[in-house]
Amino acid sequence: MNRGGTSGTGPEPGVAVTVEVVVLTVRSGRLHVLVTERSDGGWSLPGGDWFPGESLAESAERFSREAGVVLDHGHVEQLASYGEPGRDPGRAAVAVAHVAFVPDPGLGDPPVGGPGRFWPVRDLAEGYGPRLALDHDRIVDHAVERARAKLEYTTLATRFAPDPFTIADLYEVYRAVWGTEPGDRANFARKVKRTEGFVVPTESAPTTGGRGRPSMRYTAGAATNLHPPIMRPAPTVTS
Amino acid sequence: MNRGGTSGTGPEPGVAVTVEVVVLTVRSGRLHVLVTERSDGGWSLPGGDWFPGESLAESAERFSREAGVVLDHGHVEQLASYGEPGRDPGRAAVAVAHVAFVPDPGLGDPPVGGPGRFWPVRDLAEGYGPRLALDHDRIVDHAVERARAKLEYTTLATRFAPDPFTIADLYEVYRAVWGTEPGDRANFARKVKRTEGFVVPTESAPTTGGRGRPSMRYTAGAATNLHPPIMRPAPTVTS
DNA sequence: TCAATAGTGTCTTTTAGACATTATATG
DNA sequence: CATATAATGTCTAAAAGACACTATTGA
Repeated sequence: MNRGGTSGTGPEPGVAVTVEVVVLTVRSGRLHVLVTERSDGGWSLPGGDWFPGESLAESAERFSREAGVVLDHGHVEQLASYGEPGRDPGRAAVAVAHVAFVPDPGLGDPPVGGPGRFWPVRDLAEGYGPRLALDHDRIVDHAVERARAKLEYTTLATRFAPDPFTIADLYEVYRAVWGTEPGDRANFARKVKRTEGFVVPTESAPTTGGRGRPSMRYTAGAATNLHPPIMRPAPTVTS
Repeated sequence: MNRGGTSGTGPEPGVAVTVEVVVLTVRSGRLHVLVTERSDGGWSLPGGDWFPGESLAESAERFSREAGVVLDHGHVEQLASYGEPGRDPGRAAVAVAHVAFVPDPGLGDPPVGGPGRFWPVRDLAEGYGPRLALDHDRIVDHAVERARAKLEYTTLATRFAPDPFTIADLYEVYRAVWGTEPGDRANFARKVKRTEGFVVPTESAPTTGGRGRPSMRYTAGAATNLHPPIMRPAPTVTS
């Protein structure tokens, strides 16, 4: 076995390490993913060659920032690495993919202030939108599934929501990410408020913009995990 | 942004990609991890430089096999990649770590038929055992946490168990991996048997070796996810 | 006033948890 | 027989889910 280091046969020549990031947000009730246009006109996830001086997470944040989205108010975690032979024609490349949850930065519908664009995940999957490079479609699929699972047993849904948010905002996040109704709204609200540390009420008056009774505003609590989880409706059987 | 490929500035020189694998098993009611002795006398996780001709998972299986454990009857999944600057002195190296669940291959207490040894995870953590190279202690920590979480919402506990197994065997797996009692044995058995596709009874007569009523034997069912999950006792608060 | 949204109350069903009881083996 | 282990039954408490009701705004 060759453990490398400064001795041994040394590292394989020509192995590249890239970092990609799947930046997800909820806009207009639909899950969106950040895609960016490359210099050659193609589209891809934000990403590129890793610089060994930075950590992998820092690299993901850098590429997201270059595309126009700062991850300061969001959440970044590593997703998976991809090294199938032939996944990048012309070189041996391992892609370390990340996934990030951010609140909608706004700024109109397409633009985000950089070369990146938020695109509805469903449209991309159905072919309405740019075709992504390499295996980036598959990476997006994995990221979405990760997000769906994370919303079940963590409080990370708050990372998609605006800073003071309403229970209805949270409900919309779950609905957009899961692609299905997270059950009865009343029961949902009760579950959220019963889970200690999930949300904390703000002092600010329950302002309102539209119709109906004004809603209370909350901010994210200190809890990171949900005990018990908020499970999405079972996919028919246990499968 | 540099997406690399055959054009552009090309990959950074001197970037190494290694693959590591945390092979876990349950032996004598305790969670064990496979460690292997290197040529220089140090100990580490099975792993080494990645060969671009193979997939990352294949590489993990190869390194496990070289250490003495074939993963055919187990489960392998990717854990995470590690690229902190300075994690490998002398070179920039990204480690793609994997975690595997295997039934106890037996063959006595230490040996497994190769340079590898199964070591109790708790002993390693408390300093009773070899010191592992680089950041491998942290990788083991992450792998154990992954295993604990996976047992909650997947059927992968069966991958730790012998081929026909008893409900008591499964209970022991949960107890060893979680490091705590998974609740009442009777309720545990009911939960396992109610979850469709988790376990299927075997035709074979319920043979017995020791005292007491002989137990029924089961094999792994087709289900991969548990709906609802089998949750471990909450860590005090929701935190 | 009505319509729309937010929030609360309550009832039923399901599940989890504690614990007793029965079944079947060995010594 | 006593004892050990497996398996089942039962009761209670907690949670989930369905759904009615009240509260508060804008039109």
